[in-house]
Amino acid sequence: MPHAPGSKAERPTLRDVAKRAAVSAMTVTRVLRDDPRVLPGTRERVLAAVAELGYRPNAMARSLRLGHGSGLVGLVVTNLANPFYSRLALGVDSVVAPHGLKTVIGNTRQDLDSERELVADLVGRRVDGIIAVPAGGDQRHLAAAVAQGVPVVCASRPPAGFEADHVLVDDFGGARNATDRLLALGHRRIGFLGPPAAVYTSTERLRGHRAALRAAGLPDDERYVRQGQQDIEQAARAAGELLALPDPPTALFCSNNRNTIGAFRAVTAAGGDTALAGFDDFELADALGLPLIIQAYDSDELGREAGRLLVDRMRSAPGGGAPARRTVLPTRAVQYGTPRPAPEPCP
Amino acid sequence: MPHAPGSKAERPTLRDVAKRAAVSAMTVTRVLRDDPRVLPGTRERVLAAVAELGYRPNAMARSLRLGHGSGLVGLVVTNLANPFYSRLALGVDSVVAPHGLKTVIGNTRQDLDSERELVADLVGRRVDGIIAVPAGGDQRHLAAAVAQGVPVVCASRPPAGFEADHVLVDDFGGARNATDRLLALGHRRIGFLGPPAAVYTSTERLRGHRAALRAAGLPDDERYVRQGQQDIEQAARAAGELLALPDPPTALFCSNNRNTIGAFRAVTAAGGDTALAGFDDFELADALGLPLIIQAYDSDELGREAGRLLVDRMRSAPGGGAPARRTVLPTRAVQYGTPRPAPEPCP
DNA sequence: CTGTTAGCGCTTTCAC
DNA sequence: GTGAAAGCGCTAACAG
Repeated sequence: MPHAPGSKAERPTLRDVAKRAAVSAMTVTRVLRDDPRVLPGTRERVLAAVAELGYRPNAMARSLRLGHGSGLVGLVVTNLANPFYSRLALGVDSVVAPHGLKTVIGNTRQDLDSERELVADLVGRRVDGIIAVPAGGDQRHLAAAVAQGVPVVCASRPPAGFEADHVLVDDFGGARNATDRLLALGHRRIGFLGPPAAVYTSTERLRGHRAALRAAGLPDDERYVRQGQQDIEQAARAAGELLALPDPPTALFCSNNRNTIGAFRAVTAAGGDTALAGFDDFELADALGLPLIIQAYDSDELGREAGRLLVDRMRSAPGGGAPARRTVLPTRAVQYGTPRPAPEPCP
Repeated sequence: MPHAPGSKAERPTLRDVAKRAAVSAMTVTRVLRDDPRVLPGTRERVLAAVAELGYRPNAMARSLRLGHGSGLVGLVVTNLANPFYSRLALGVDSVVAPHGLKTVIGNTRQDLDSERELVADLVGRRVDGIIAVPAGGDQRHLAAAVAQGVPVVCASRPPAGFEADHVLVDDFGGARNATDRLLALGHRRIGFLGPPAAVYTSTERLRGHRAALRAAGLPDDERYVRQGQQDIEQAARAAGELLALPDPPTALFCSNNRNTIGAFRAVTAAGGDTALAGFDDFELADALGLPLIIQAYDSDELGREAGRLLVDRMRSAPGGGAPARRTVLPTRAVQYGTPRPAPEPCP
């Protein structure tokens, strides 16, 4: 069915359908909403008109009239290129889609201004809820969204300065466990690599790491801690620096997969036998030909749980009734390859 | 529904702001749209009221009144968990976001029904455009969207049965080049692994592979072709089958990264020295300790270009003026490790 | 400079 | 069983 060029390219409206079926707009609505009290004959005619015109109800107009949201869920993440976040997105979508909700992605590139703008835009679009991985400590824009009545769920990092449902990973416990495993292998000088301290997960994981060291009666040597690496190159450089210390660590604990991969590169390049442990599993981690202790967790599930919390919240009192809920996902340790013990077992 | 006294959960509207600032609704609009002809004093009052109420204009109502779309771009992909698609999504978003457009993701899980439903939903939401990686040969739902006046851009696969802008990768050329490289190493029995034949890219790449074989005067042995593998496990199994043939291939060409990784697993497990070539680059491809020829291309750029085509199209005649455009992205060959020549150079 | 009127596409309410 | 009127929140087009 070709369109006559130059004719009105306007999309058909309810009225167009009504006119074509020789009924009123109301009747068309009724047919579309499966109202039982329409004569079969009328229904037929209406459906025929709908098909002929290729009519699609305007969801915006409908939402406006009905007074509810747009049927959208805003997803605010820092970097969709990281498989971690795309998994999260997928998890969210898999839960909210069955409820007729679509997911709008917002990539903030770790930029707080972008995040603010994005959240304001989402609120303006009347999203039914927001799932966010807050980039920084300043979350007033999220607090504002909550104040405006938009349900917010924080994923991977907790809300700061306001109440909201959130899903976290057991960052502290997982990190402590990873470092404990290195300690059990006899390592006594263990380096730490991670993204900037402003990133909640990194700080928590560093806390866990330090707790393990302290429990083992080891000093907390600042020289072995490198925070701030956002990508693989930076991580490799930082790891290289640690390995070049006069008294280099015999093992490294990396608080996210970017840093683990960077450390892997540095260790490989140095040709040494530094042991590696990391947080976040990643594809091909088992194929690197280097032993690796990984604290893994299900990032899909992180998204799904965030989606569940959001849907629950949307359904309950819009006035923000129930108290905020928190879910903490466990991690599990995975050992790839044969563990590397410390080079010289302490006497 | 009892109305809670004092705590009206309703979001403030333009009128609320107007009332509070003691002006008319129109004036508030003008202030918000930066109309120069409002008295500074009035503007102040209005802005104050806006701030006090935390007012956010309702984008849906605005779009409805203005008669234009929702400011959304629909992105239809088969599997966001594949880094390829998340990169694509990121590329799209990076281009459309600066135009004030948000990206709505639609994950179809390779299901044609989901795709149909999704596209219909997006059209109903009055998205300003759709970027799709069509799952199958039946694309009538996309054709319908185009007929309704929604600009559609196909990414990675061409439109079938209708006209639309699209961005492709040089599947044929890249595949032929990869197989040529294996041939140059002396390989004469080369296996092919890929996703189902219904996937356009796979079929094109198989064509390229066969063209290279034919040009080298080699037979096109069906036993060496395995199509249908969607994930790494299936690919590993298929690769294992090829390697177990009485006269096994000495090299494998894999038409996407899932199959390359699967083949890598199988070759490693078999302990043989089968040579590998693949389409699509992937993280850590260089760290597998196995030589690998990869036809790489920029999946971000694929998304960006799709975004550009879409934005261009949206700006030009809404009546579908200009003829459909096509962009083909080049691939480049990357060699990881030292090439593996064929075991016994033909005499 | 500011206000009034009308209506985007849809649906609720109340007639017929 | 069906229709007419009114209005969701916003803004173009005209007053004033």
